[in-house]
Amino acid sequence: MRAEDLRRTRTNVRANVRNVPGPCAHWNDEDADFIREVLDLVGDKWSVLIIGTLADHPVRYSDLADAIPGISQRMLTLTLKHLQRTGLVSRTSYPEVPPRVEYALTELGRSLLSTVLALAAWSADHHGEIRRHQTEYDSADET
Amino acid sequence: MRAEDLRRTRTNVRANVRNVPGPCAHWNDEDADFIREVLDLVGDKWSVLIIGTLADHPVRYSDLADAIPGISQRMLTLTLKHLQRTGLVSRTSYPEVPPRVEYALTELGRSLLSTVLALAAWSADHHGEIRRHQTEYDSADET
DNA sequence: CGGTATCCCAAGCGATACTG
DNA sequence: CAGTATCGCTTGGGATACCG
Repeated sequence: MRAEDLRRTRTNVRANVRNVPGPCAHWNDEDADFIREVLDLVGDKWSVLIIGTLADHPVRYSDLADAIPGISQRMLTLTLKHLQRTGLVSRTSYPEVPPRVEYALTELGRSLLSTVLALAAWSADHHGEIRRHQTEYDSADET
Repeated sequence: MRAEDLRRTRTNVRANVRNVPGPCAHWNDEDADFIREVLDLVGDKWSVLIIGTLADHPVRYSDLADAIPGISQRMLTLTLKHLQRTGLVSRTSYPEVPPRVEYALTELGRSLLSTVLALAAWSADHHGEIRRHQTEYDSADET
């Protein structure tokens, strides 16, 4: 795959948010751009799972595949490349037979992990409340 | 729109992550489910922008549309409904002419906002570093 | 073992037109 | 003003087969 392809995905989406008023109280439009980039990276189907799996120690490709059931080879490779390009994950290949490749969180990746853990904590904390609201909302219009 | 439709989207995706070993060091599979639900909700194109815009005070529908340039009516309505169903946003309609509808963050929504702000801060802090990694990565294979 | 390449369906989302 | 309905493009991502 070309680097060009990797650049196209997830990046040029924000083009249409540029050069506009900027109404949010907590961040300006440029900040909004940044956070959207991070959300695009981390908000996808597999990134967080991979980051979580790499949290404590390097993991090799096939072990990642086993550790994250349901992921396809395609998405594992693709997501790893995105994370690598962003500098969150490092790739080390050992010239052995059979070949061995290990992925690990970089310092940057670890710093993001702590933020993600905060989100995970929020999720766990308020999961029950969210469920309540959902069922309430759903039952409202079926009556 | 039926509640059924709202339930289908973003929810049943996690079906294939169920009942599996659970390899992550920082959360079990159930937690992973929760965080994926939150990421599905917040990781989309407009949710964070809306939450940020509602941060300080209630905003009416048309003002939201103006404040978030580029958003379509369809996505504004749809995203608001999702946020409302989750209990992050409240909707109040005033029976006047012309009609007025105000959206506001709930207590739950405010609690999420602080977590999101942490992510925004991380994004702003490490944006430069991320850019560096990206250009480095991209220039690597064009040589 | 650690990937790539291709095919294809479904979800996400914008544009446009219409309504109470 | 505050939505809803429909259409059609574009992206995400699974399945499968193949390669160094």
